[in-house]
Amino acid sequence: VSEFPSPAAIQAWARLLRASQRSLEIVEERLKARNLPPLVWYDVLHELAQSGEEGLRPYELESRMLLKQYHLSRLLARMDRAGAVERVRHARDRRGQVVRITSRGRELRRRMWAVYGPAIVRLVQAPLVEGEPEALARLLRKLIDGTPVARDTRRARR
Amino acid sequence: VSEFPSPAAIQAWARLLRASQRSLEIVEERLKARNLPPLVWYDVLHELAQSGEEGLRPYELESRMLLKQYHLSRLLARMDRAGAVERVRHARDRRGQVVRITSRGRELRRRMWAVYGPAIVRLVQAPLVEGEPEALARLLRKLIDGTPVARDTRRARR
DNA sequence: CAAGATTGAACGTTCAATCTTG
DNA sequence: CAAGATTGAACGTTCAATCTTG
Repeated sequence: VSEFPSPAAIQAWARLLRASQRSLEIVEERLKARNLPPLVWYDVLHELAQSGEEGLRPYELESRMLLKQYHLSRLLARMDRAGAVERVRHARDRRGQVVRITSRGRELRRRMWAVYGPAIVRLVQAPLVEGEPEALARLLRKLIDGTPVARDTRRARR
Repeated sequence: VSEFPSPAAIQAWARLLRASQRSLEIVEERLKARNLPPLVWYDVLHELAQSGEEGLRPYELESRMLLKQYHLSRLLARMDRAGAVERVRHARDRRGQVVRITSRGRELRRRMWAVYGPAIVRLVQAPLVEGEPEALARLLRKLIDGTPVARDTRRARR
């Protein structure tokens, strides 16, 4: 196997980037058109809604969503300001906090899904025929699994 | 068909986003580790290298790369400052300009490919077996083709 | 010191306004 | 006015430093 990719691999790569870039743009555009916040808010609200009353620690959200600590810190600050989440000091580990979805956050998530859901239908479901969503998911899974998690580069920078 | 997506469509969507997000992160990280610029520079340099001596108009780059006018304007300013491209007023249409790759830009592109190429091998080629890159490309093409170009929203904003 | 989290400053992106020429 | 392109200001992201508690 060469160090450089085959034409087929390059084509699959180019289309992976193009398909996700275009799809994301369309979803973000539709959310914005209804004065709704960016997609990343949906993911946070979704995780928090799943976690129920206990909420999640920021570092748990980080690992589930593959976000950087500082990124999430600022994102949660914005969501807090908007009343979509609430943050309380953790009772035992006082370095940390617990993040919970608010009722306003649940409502926001509902309104976002009303835009997001139909967009997924149009972008993924409609262009494919029976069995193809499963086939696509299976191939993408190989890429995800075949790709070790990005190594922590902090050590290298120091 | 429901207005809301099937579980299989949601799973394919989630993995599409995750696979591209993770892959992009890894590529950007590797470029940065060698003090090379972001991936978007590679795409610009690639298009310009293809276009040869004539170069390209910024609006041609825009449509090929699906970038916004203002985004490209600032990107080209940075690339110009780095000596990777040169911009000259268009001879006939004096509103516009022509962008060309420089020899420094060609050299930069070569060094980027030395990182980018092997990353594509690892991220796309290595995890798949014979025939699968083609199958993946075929499915992704359906998504791209099934997704009309993002409409121009300028009218709606005015 | 490590883990959990935040923050100032630098940088990149986006919006809306603006500029120049056709 | 339209097309091609840029830009000030607002906003979001990133790096590196910092803060607090275990």
